[in-house]
Amino acid sequence: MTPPSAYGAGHRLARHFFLDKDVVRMARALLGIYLVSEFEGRRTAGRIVETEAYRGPDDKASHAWGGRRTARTEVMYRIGGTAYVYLCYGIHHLFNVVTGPENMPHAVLIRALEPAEGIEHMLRRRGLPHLQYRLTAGPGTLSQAMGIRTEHSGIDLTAPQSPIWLEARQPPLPANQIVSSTRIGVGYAEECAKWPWRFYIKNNPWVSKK
DNA sequence: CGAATGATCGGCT
DNA sequence: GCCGATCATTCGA
Repeated sequence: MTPPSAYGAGHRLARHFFLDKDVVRMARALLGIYLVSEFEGRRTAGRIVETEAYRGPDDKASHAWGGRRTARTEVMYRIGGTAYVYLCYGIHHLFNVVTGPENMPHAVLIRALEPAEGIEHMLRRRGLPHLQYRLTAGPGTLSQAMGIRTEHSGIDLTAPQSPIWLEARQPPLPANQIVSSTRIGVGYAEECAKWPWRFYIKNNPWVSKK
């Protein structure tokens, strides 16, 4: 896994981090990781505190359920470390990290961040006057705060020039700091709706819902 | 080509 | 707690 030398700000997570075939384990591993963006010199960063796993072909809640391949979902079949961003309810740009080897359409939805850098840029993008949980607690709000849009779908998060990337600034979280629950907003997915594939950091106030 | 549908959010009752 | 916003995507005719 990630060697100790990879910890610290300024070190982009490399390809091998994203290749675990178990997307549920990846959703846990992404907790505590920092999501960073830089557009036109404006850097923003936040610590991932909430995620959800979407497991390709056998998960009815996944856009790749049944092995569906469409123009939109094609990037889900790329190698782990690719960004998958799609528009939800015509308004919200939801950011996912594609995980696993090529042709395995697994993705982890990033649902909430604890703001860390560039909070003034985040506030401006969100149209908020001061720091509050509404800034980045929720998948649509965090994408807006970070400047992430559907046009970024398909970018390689591990590329040296990518405007969006991930950093491990601290060791992995101990298991007793992670809480799991059912995923949000997937009631239509029948039996898959019961799978406890939402994960969040225990007692963290930036988590989107109770 | 038309119609239905969201992996949500924020304002209002 | 309820509900409307708003549009790319998908599927069926």
